[in-house]
Amino acid sequence: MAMPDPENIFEHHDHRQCRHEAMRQVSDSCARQHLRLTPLRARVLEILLESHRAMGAYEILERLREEGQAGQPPTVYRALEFLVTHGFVHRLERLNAFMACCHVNRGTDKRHEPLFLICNSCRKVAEAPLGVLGRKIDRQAGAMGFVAQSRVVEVLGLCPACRGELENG
Amino acid sequence: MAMPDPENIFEHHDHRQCRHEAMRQVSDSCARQHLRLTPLRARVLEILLESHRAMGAYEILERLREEGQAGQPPTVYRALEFLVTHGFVHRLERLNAFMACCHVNRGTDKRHEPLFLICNSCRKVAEAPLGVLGRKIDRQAGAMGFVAQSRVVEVLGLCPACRGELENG
DNA sequence: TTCCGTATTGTTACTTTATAACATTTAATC
DNA sequence: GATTAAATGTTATAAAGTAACAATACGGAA
Ligand SMILES: [Zn+2]
Ligand SMILES: [Zn+2]
Ligand SMILES: [Zn+2]
Ligand SMILES: [Zn+2]
Repeated sequence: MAMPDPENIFEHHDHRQCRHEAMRQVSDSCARQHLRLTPLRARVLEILLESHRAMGAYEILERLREEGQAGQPPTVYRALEFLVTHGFVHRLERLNAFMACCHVNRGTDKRHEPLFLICNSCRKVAEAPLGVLGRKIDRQAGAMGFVAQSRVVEVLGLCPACRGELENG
Repeated sequence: MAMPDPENIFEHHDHRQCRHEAMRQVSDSCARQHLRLTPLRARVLEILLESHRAMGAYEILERLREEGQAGQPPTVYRALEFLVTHGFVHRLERLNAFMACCHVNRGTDKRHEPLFLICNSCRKVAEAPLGVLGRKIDRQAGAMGFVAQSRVVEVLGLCPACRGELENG
């Protein structure tokens, strides 16, 4: 029996703890960097942290409105811009949607570019370190005389649970 | 002096020939597969082949209208859907835009998933084979129990020409 | 504390990208 | 030529994102 990978959200984990730890790390990181995690920004992050799924900006907006908070699109987009800029939230290009960062070093690391695993069936999204792949991609680009500045790597497929459901009927 | 890479559109090449060859290959491929490359579909592909840049659907629509062709968004989106489905055109997720396929085996290959190099300065887009990187990405996904079905790999940066301009003023 | 400048949020209006639904035309098959 | 499916035309609308400016809250200097 392998140790659970703390970064693999497809494995069983205490998600309450997972969320709580994420908020704490982001909060600490903001304090260290003198960034203002305002109530609005914090609330948007909390909404994203409720699940390991990507949410559209308008979906988040809807949630804020239900809670009575004022809500026009720019409100949400600005909060998301802050969170994405500082690496606390990632944007998924393929989905035009956003997800909270799941990296164990979120906050200490500078903004990172992971590999995203997007389940076509349940819409869960996991984040894996790009690691050496990032450098290999840059090298491939460099072979054509291209200087890489940023990368988008998103894989669509089936998460373990959904794959299991298909196999077992 | 290295031989020019036939797939590297950042290098000097006879683009008239490049375009012509692409149309011929796509046309042949459609004939072999009993696909209908209608005048509209062919025209959309030609427009995309005029440059190695990505174009938005509405930009293409504008071009069609200038030529007197009827034009509403679904017209263009349907032509693009056909071209993308059969691998003659690629969609760039990061740009919400489309570009003609530049792969030398376009038409013979089944739909492929390349690595895209997007110049932040001049907006040119090159297509490189993902090659072994695709398998490495799948393996990284597999390590988390995920079954990869499709991949998005886009690199943003500076093409050789734009990098040169920056360096030389 | 009060004042001031800046960062954040509120608000209105709008742009860009994409699709649903149904009518009409075109083309392949019999 | 009639039948049927594929492709295109057309109208309307959804979904995603942003520009511009007003109002407010906040952090530091006086
Ligand atoms: Zn969790
Ligand atoms: Zn992350
Ligand atoms: Zn060319
Ligand atoms: Zn360039």
